[in-house]
Amino acid sequence: MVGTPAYRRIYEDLSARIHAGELAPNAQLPGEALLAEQFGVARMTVRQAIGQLADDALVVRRQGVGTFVAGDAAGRRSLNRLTSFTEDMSGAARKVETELLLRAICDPKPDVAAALGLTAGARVVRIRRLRRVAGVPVLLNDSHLPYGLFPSLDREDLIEGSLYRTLETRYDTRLRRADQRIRAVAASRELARLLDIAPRSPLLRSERITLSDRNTAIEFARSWARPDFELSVHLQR
Amino acid sequence: MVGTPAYRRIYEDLSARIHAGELAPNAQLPGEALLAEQFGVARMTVRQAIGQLADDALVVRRQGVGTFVAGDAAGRRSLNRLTSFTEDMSGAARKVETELLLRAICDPKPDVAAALGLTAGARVVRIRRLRRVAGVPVLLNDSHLPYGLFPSLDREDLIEGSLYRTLETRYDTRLRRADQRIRAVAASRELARLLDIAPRSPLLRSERITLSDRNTAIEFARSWARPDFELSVHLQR
DNA sequence: GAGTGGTCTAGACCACATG
DNA sequence: ATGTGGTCTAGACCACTCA
Repeated sequence: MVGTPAYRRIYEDLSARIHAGELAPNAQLPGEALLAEQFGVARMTVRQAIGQLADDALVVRRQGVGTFVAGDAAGRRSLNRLTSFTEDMSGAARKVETELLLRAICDPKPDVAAALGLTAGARVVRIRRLRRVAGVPVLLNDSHLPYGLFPSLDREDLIEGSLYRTLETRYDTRLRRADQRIRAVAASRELARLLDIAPRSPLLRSERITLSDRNTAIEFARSWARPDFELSVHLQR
Repeated sequence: MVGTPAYRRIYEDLSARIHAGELAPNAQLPGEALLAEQFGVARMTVRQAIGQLADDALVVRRQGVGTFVAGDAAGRRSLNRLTSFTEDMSGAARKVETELLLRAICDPKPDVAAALGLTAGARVVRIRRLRRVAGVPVLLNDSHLPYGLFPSLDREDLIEGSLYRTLETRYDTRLRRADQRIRAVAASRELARLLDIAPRSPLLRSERITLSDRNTAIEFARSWARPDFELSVHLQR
């Protein structure tokens, strides 16, 4: 044990082999007993790793038959995982760019303060970014973070444009989970201009509250995605 | 054991207690050791149940502290669970109605046939329904199912308007998982009329492929939701 | 019948938060 | 120091699929 649990290492290992193509779509994984032997752990530990791969829809389990790489697992990222936009887009050959539109300390609007559970008078760092993929603007992201938790975020550059990587690296803040609400809205003139589409075009709007390890709200983010941007969800049972 | 696994019964039990308000938001659950004793199972079995509640975002676990009912668990359903619209809306006091617009056997378009993995010439049962909540039309659903699997579905009425319940009850088909893709689109004239909104209003469009136990595609469904309809997702790690 | 995943046990030790 | 959840073991038996 080196800090990261065994099941996590196994998950990463298998996940990497799937994304690398070593385990091709529809290929059968080694049996759980064999994997347990190979990794030198108990079968329950292997099952914990494979269970997460199944949650991601990267593999499909069939009782009495085996576990198989999902048919569409090729370029796809894990579903229902809390990942940064940067991570989401990596693996694809497309180039991701981030344009920083705003970085400032603000007094939050009441809805933002409520979402973050801030006390009266607490301020937020607001970071507004436009994400481009292969030169096309696809997503406008407007994040609000408690200034008290990240007191120098307004003066630092983000690591490779990634807010989440910056939080983990510089503030030792491990992201744990997020609740996200999604709806369709019409593009305002400003959004239309930024995303290079016609005003009143349909957009996918998300509102996300991100929580840390310690279960404290770290970020409230609104984002708007171009109509050709798709969001995938995996549902079970 | 009576067919349903112990962890499932524990999951249902706790889930019901949360929805009934017996376990109020932010209340602490009994410790895992105590629950194991109460249910007469090993602690690992209790953990399996609680793990699913955490996936649902119905409870939050905090190491060293305890497990707590989510603050917003009140009227909310489990997130990321494959549930029917009918189930989603139950629990709320609002009345759900279903208007059957179309039920017919059709030759599927190529994209539908591909999504269902049908052989050439195979036909589908198409079921188009408008769902109303408290009298307001909120969702148009257009489902396609392999006619070969459900040969009498075009002649039978749905049980309480619920397709999923009908499949489970009359065809002994247990739904297992679904992959869903979501995007924003502009309302056509027909959709606008059905959903009682202005043409070109932004809509949330979902495309869902539902798979059974045996991992065969059971349904390809497109649905369009009014702009005030929100979709919630829970992301982890 | 052989092999697979699904469920379950009765322990153990660790990491963490709190009093 | 105590109690919590997090990880892990080394088995066991069951349910299922397929040859």
